[in-house]
Amino acid sequence: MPRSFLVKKYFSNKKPYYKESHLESQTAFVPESFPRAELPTQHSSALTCYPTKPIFSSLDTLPAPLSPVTPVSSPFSSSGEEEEDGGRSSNPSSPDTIQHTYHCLHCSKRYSSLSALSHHQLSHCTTLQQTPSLPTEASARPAFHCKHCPKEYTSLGALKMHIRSHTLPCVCPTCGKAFSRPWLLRGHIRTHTGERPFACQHCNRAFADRSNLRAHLQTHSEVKKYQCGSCSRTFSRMSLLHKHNASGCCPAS
DNA sequence: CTGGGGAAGGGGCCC
DNA sequence: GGGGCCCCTTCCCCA
Repeated sequence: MPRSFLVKKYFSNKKPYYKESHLESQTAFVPESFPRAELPTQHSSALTCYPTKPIFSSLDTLPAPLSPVTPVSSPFSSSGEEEEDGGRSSNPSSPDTIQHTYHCLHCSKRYSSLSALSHHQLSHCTTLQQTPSLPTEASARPAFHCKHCPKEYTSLGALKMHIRSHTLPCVCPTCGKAFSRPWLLRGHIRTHTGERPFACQHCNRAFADRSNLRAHLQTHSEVKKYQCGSCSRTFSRMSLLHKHNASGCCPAS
């Protein structure tokens, strides 16, 4: 079953590309084999971006980054577009190679900065993907199609946001893992720093993620949030309820 | 096998 | 319109 109810349902027959196992299968995810980024060539325009502002105060406590990262010109806000495997997952551009030119995959134009290329490539996406399905019939709303998957959106903003899940422009400076949004990267970096800002008031546990704290709080509750419709048993997580149902407690449901 | 923790994903909302 | 944050959800792993 695909993670979540989102885009990847179209690929339910295979592992989602962003799965960590998939990422690790490509990179081993160990410092020695840390995926040095590729040159942004025509075959692999690994578009990556690094924080241009110190959003992670805890970065100062990072245990010796694997390599010093020179921030490139593209901030998080620069939602780029690239080839399918380009900057995806943990195969980002090497910070050591950022001085190279960036090629557009669609028209072979060259750009000296990542942000410029990202901006340019996005124009390809919006024009190429929107035009074929402009409303000509009953539909009064334009459809913005993602070129990477069958997903479509009714607004360009939504499409741009979605495209980030393909381009993964936010790269961890410590391990090189790529994420679609800055706050995802922020949460990931906590796995490096050990920062756990969300503390449980009932015990001494702390969590790096608020949602995980919320799930944990359920364990302190006698009556859990998720209840089986048949046996009235409650569970702290929906996934546990689903497991419970799948195990046969509620064959009718 | 079950429950819980950790990590990560996207949509929605607000500024 | 874009960015940040919140929320919900899922999957993997481990005890």
